Amino acid sequence: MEYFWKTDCLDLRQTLESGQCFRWCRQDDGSYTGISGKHILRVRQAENGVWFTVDSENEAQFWLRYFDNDTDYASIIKQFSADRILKEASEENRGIRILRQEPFETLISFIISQNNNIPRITGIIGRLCESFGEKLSDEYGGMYTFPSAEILAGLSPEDLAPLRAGFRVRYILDAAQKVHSGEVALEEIRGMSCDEGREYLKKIVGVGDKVADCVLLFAYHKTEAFPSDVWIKRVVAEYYAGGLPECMGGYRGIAQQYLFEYFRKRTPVMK
DNA sequence: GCTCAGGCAGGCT
DNA sequence: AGCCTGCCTGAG
Repeated sequence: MEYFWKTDCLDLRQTLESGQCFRWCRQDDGSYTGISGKHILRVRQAENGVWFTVDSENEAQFWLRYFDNDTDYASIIKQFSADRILKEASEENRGIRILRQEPFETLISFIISQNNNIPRITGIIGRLCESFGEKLSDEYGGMYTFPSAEILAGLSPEDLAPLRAGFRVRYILDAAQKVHSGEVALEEIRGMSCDEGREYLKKIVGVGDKVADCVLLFAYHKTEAFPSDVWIKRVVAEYYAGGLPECMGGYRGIAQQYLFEYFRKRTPVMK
């Protein structure tokens, strides 16, 4: 069935190609296909919203939550207009949303992202899913689930060698083992503050401030998390050396996404 | 050959 | 607490 979601703050390209998710594929007709958990979606952009191709009303509800239907982006963007640069960055990228992704997938994905570039990250994650995930469908060239912590925890570095993830392999295995054993209980993070969650995630080898903040923001929707990567560090050093503007409030993470896109777009050497 | 990619660990002061 | 340096891998 087709389900129409009316929203003026979702641009699929801006959101799905922003580097917060790695499992969406742009089709020739401009639609996107993707998977989260065992849910598969085809979605296409319309003038004032998006069309979901789903099996049931329940599936539509799942995806509404994934795309963060409950957050009022228009009013956040209005709030951001008190800062000149942030105003321009958020208006230009007003179609970006912070997705609510599955925590384990997000954790492993951002461990893989370190000292790496987006095409390679996408490739490694794709091979990980095709090798160790569950094949759900042959549609769209085959859709595979993200492998569970249990499956990954039972693997050796040699098993993961074909991924070509390099030095990150031992981090992936450490994360899978700690999640599987319960030493890191991902669901408990929902009830934690940002600082608590960050320290908790850093028990995993290969997780530092940046990766932890990405997981807090992109999986748990903790919008106070402010992933500080090399790009944002430059932006902060140049424009916000005296501190982040007041108007960011508890939405620093959303501001970060707008600023990241804004400045990345303006930097010539980027693929 | 070289550098760089949305960092981090480990060792040093 | 803050500074180095090396790191798998592949593209430019």
